[in-house]
Amino acid sequence: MARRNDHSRSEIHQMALEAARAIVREEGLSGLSVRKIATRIGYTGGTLYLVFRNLDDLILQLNAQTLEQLHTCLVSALQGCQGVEQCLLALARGYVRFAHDERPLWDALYSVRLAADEALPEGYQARVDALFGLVEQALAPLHGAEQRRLASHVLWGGIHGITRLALDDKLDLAGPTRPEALTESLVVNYLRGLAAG
Amino acid sequence: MARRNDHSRSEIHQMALEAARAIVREEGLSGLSVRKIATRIGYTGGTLYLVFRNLDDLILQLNAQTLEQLHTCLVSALQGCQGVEQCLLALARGYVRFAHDERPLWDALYSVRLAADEALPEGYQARVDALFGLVEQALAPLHGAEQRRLASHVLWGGIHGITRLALDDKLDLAGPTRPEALTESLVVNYLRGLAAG
DNA sequence: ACCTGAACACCGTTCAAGT
DNA sequence: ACCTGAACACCGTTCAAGT
Repeated sequence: MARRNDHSRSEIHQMALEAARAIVREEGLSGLSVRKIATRIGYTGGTLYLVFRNLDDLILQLNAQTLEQLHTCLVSALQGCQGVEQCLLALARGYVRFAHDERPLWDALYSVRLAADEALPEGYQARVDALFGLVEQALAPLHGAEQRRLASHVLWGGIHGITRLALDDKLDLAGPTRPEALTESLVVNYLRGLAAG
Repeated sequence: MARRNDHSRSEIHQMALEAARAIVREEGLSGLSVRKIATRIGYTGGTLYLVFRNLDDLILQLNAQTLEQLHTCLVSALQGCQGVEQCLLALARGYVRFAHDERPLWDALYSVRLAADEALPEGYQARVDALFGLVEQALAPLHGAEQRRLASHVLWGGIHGITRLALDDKLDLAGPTRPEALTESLVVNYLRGLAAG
């Protein structure tokens, strides 16, 4: 049996990503499988290989959508902020909140370790750059472009790492160290250090 | 066929972890499997379930060893350092170097997402605490114990996140932003910020 | 008592064959 | 042309049965 032609390639592509997103939200990335996605959209596993290179490719494209979603969240978190510190605190809070609210999707973001010869999907790096761009923009009043770039990487990496540790419960459970308090300490003191430098 | 009794339980335990470590080093965590470990130590998959709860448990115990290895590296990185900043820079460099040199083992460290009802293996949390302890010690000259604890989490999380981003090549490949430069910026400016607070 | 190995319920991926 | 579904080579995990 074959030849249904109910949907175009790009429709199947979109349906698959939607199904994958739902599965990851419900069962986590480890609950995701080609067969499950296929069943969910009324096709067979083989069909997905007409549209994606493999499962990792599919996950990376899901991640690209997640990065866009995160971008939207951060933009809205920036609404009405004034000054470098306030804007960076807003970004940090937005990041922590997103990681918390969309835990499985956020986990998936850092789960694909692609081989050296494999390239990222089209537009993926652009979405990463857009996120760093938000931080660089918030840092706009700072002196050099080089310093802004460096600082944006330090802050983004720092906020990410703190969130990871906090959500993994690797930190001491005893202490009242919510990730927001940690990222605030990072932002406030790092900026003060830069200013004092 | 059965009943070989060539090795005690604890010998099998140790041999399995050793084999797992070798496989992860050679093929990465995704190359690790119960069957591979078993073959490598001359037993059958089923035997491993007499010694470990499941594969995740085995990986967590491998991670506990890796944390100890990391602790040793960081202690030796601290040799001869003087002053808060110098010691923290030494720790950061040690961490980055370890992640780089033992990439697959370091990746494995953050790969197990254990369910809410599952507990960490015995002694695991103690090893995590020992690592934070190194940072807190380096921060000893700082005022309050509370502030030291907070700062140690911020710095550890920050250094981890920066390393993650850098080794994942998520950062702009164009820029000359080696992780060492980023962690140095973090440590120097965060400390200056604390001092200026 | 100790360990095996077959069995179960899954995987990702490929591709000849059916409509 | 489009999609299937069987096949391949793997998984983690369990447990009756063999020595």
